[in-house]
Amino acid sequence: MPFSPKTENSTNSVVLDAKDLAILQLLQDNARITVKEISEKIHLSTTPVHERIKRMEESGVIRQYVTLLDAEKVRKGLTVICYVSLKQHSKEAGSKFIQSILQMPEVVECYNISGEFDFMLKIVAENMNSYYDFHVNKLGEVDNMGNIQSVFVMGVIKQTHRLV
Amino acid sequence: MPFSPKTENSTNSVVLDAKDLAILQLLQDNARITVKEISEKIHLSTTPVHERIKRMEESGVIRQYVTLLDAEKVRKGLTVICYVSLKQHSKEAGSKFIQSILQMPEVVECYNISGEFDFMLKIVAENMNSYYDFHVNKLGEVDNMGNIQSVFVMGVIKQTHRLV
DNA sequence: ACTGAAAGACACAGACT
DNA sequence: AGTCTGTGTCTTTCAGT
Repeated sequence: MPFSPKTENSTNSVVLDAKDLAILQLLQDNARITVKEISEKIHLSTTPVHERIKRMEESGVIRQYVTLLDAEKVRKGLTVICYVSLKQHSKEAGSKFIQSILQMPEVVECYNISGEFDFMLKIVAENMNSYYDFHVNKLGEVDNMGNIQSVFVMGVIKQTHRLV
Repeated sequence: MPFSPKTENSTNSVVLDAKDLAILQLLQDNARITVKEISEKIHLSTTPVHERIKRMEESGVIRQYVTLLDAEKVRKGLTVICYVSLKQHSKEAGSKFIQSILQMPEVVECYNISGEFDFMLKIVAENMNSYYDFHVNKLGEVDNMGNIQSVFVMGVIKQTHRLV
């Protein structure tokens, strides 16, 4: 053996074999699939499947089992991508901005990005009126807020969570 | 909405009472929560909880139960937001572009957007080298491709799927 | 719509190869 | 690392309120 395959930093990489990947692929598409069903599909008994899932949960490869809702049907049919820049870029100013964002249920995603803006936000709202209200009265009122630019999502072409 | 695959002809609004919402809130955070556990938390027996979940699955309010993986740990640590515009904007040209995008596992999200670009894509890759390869050899080679602009995600501030 | 009970299916642990 | 087997728990259905 030229080198040991298990010398990686434990927090950033985990060794996954073909069976682990097969399990993950099934789980990604259906978090409620039974261990029994997985074991039949990958031709194993339930015990090793169960153990592998437990191991991947504990190592953090499996982050969370979530339920996705239909945005339209729960009255969140409008998605807006929002770019914001801050006036001040100190560590403290950034932290305060992040705290505000974390408390806003309309903001479903927020990334620190490269380029002329500091953050990219994904906002969900019921309609244009409620988004406008959010934009002006909540986002626009955040301390230290610089420029805000909105891009409206007109159609969803693809949306997946499959990473492997 | 020239490229938006509007397929649903069913009702866009579904009546949900407080108990339905309570169930959805628990399921959104944990798709593997048991019916028994939900029934205890909202002070109901298992039967009505089970029936309500079934009803919301059938009406499409509940879209999918998915498992989220740790991107770093499955070697997909780089996220890039990518804006593309097409040279031609005919229906056929748009459809061909969409078909290409749907077949690329690196593209995890794609939206038709307002503004100077036509689409926004979210790309996951192992590192900058593999992203560069994707950008040049796959995305750049798509038929009818106009401008491409990449914005790199430097940090994840917030990521949730809670719509209600 | 809900409760309670009951059958069948499943998760999970143990003994073993 | 895997199979098999058993026990306790859960899902799911049904009768009754």
